[in-house]
Amino acid sequence: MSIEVRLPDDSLRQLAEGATGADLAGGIGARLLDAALAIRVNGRMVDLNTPLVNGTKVEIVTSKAPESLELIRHSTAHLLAHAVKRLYPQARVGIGPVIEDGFFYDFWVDKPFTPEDLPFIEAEMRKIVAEGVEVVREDLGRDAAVARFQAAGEPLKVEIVSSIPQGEIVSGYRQGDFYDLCRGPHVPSTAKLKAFKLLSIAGAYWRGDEKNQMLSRIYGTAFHTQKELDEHLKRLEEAKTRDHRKLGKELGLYSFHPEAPASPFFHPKGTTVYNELVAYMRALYFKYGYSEVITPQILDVDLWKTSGHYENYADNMYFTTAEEREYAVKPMNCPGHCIMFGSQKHSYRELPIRYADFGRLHRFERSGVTHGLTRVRTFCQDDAHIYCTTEQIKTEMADFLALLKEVYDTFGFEGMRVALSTRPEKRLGSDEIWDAAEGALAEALDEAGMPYTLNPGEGAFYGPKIEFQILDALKRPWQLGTLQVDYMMPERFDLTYTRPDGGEGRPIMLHRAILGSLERFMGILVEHTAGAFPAWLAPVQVAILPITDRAHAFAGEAAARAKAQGFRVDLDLRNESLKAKIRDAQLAKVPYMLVIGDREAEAGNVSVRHRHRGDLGVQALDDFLATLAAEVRLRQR
RNA sequence: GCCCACAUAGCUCAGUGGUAGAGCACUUCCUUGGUAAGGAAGAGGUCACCGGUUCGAGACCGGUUGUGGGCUCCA
Repeated sequence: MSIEVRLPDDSLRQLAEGATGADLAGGIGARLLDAALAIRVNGRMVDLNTPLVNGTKVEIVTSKAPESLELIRHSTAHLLAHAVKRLYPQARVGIGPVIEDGFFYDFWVDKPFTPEDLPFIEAEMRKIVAEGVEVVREDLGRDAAVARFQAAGEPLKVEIVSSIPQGEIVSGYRQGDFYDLCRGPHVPSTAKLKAFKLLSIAGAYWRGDEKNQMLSRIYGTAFHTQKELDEHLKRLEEAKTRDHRKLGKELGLYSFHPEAPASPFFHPKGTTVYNELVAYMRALYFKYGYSEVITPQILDVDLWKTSGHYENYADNMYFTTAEEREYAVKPMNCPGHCIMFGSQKHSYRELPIRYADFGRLHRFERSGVTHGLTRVRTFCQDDAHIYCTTEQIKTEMADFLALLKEVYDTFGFEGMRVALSTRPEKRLGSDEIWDAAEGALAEALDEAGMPYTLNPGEGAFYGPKIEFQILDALKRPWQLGTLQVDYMMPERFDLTYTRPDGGEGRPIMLHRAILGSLERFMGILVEHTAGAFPAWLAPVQVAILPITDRAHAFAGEAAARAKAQGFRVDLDLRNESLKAKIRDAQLAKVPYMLVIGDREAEAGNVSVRHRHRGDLGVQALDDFLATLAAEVRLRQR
C-alpha cells in the first residue's frame, strides 16, 4: 500500500504507508530535510514527524515561512524549561508561550532566578542542542496526563490539565527526560535551535492574578540565524538609545525627583515643547468648534460621590481636608464640566457644547506601576467633553475622527488600530444604558468604516470607550486617543437642555482625547523622533555659531532678528572652536545651525547647516528666516 | 501592591573592609579657529536615608525611600 500527497506546486508524490513529513522532505532532498522544521497539512501546521494521510496537501515548512519563527521560539521555550529542570530539578514549571519578539517561561522556585543564572541556563540549553535531543509528541488521556504530572511533581501543570474536560486527549511533548504539556507543533529535534538568547528575569503572578503566587519568569528570544538574532539585539539597543527618560535628561527637557515621585519637572526646554503642543491643540480646537474652560483643582468630596468617582475610583485619588471639610484633587475633568454645564439653562440650539480643558490631573498610581513620562501621578490631558443629543453622536464621532487623523498625520504616526472596550465589572448604571452606549460606539465605528477589535470588560466605570493606537518610528504600538460615550454622568448630575417642543432633554456626554496626556505624548514623541523634534516643536530652532569674536556683532544682530520673528534662538558666544559648537548643537538636536565667519558677517549672510542634511550652503539671513517661517507655520516634520 | 535588581561629583561610570577616583560638563587662563570635541589649570562628594556588624563601612547585614526590568493596573 502506498499513499499520495499533493505538494504546493500541485505535483503528486507517492510515499509508503505511514511515511511522515520527514520522509517526504528526505525523499525530495537531503538539504530540504535539513531545513525542514514542520509541515503544513491542508493548511494546518503540524510536526515534521506526523504520519501523512493519503490525498492531503502537504507543504514543508522551513525557516523561510514567517510562522516558523513562532515555531522555533516555542520550541526554544521548551528547551529553556528542559535546561532549567536539569539544573534545578526542584523547579516546577508554569507556562511558556511565544510572545511578540520572543518567548518566556514561568517557573515556581523557592529562590527566584537572578540575571547571573541566565548564562548558566543558556549554556545548558546549548548543551541540549548539541546533544540533538529528539522532540516527540506524546498524547495522553486527561487522567493519564494528570497522573503523569502528579508523579513528576508539577502541581501547576496538574492544575491546568485538571481544568480540561475529562475524556479529552491532552497533547504533550517529550524531549529526553523532559515532558511538557503543549499543543505544539514543535521542531523535530533540539538540534534545529541555533540562535537564541535569554534576556531578562521578572516576577509574574501565576495565571496573571495578583492573588496567586509569584513565579520567576525568564524572557528570551530566538531566531533562525545568529545574524538575525544579532540584528534584533541591535534594534533593542537602538530602542534604548531613544528611551525618553535618557533623552529627556540629556536634552534638558524634564527631570524626576524623589520629593515628588512619578511627577515630572519640566525644565524650560521641555516646557517649550509642552506649550507648543498645547498651542497646536488650541488652534485645532478653534477650527473644530471647541470652547476652552478652566475648572478647579480641588473639589468637595460630595461632587465625587455624585460622579461615582468616590465609589469607583477612590484608590486612585488624593484627598485633603481643610476646615473640617473633605476635598479631593481632581483625577478627571468631567465632573467639573458637568457642574459648569448644569449652572446654566441650555437650549437644543446650543448643542453640541464642547468644553476643552488642559487642567492638571492627579491620580495616585501604585508604586511600581509608574514609568518615566508614560505613567505618572500628575498629568494633563488634551481633554474635552462634548454634550450632545443621541442623534448628534455620529457626526461628533466623524468630526472627532477627522481631527484625530489630522493630528496623528502631523506627527507622522501611522498604522492606526482601533479597539472598543466594553462594560467592566465595576461600573455604574443599568445594562440597558450600557447596551445603548456600546451600541452607539459600535455603530459609529461601523459607519466610519473602521475595523476594530473588542476588549471586553476594559471600559471605564461610567461608559464604554474606543481606544486609538498608533505605531511609532520603531513600529511600537502606543495607545493615545480615546472616545467614550457616557449616559451616566448627565443622569447623575441631572443635566438637561430644552428641546424644540419645550420639554427637557437629557444630553449625552462624550469624553475624548487625542494625544492622551501631554506627558505621555511627549515621552512617546521623544522616542518617535529620537529627540530630534520637528522645527515647530524644537526647544531651540536655530543655533547661531560665530567662528571668531569678529563675527559676534553680526551674530548678535542675526539672533535679534530671528527672535523678533518669534524664533527660538541660541547664540553661542562661547570661546570654543566651530567644531565644538557644531558638535554641541548637533547633540542638542537643534534643527538649524547658522555659521557666521568674517565672510558672512561682511555680506549679511549665514552659512546654514541642518542637523540631518548637513551643510546647506550660504544664503541671505532673511531668505533663511523666510524658509524657516514656512516650515514652522506648516508644522513640517 | 507583588518579585528581582540598582542607588558613588551636574552627567556617564570605576572603586571586593584600611586617606574618595576617571572622563565629560562647569570656572579661569592661553588659543581667534570654516562644518561633530584646540590646550592648560581649578573647583566640585554627609558614597540616597536610618540602623546594625567591625578597631575601622562607599563596600558586609537589616530597614526606609527612589529608580529600573516585569506582573497586576493604566492616559
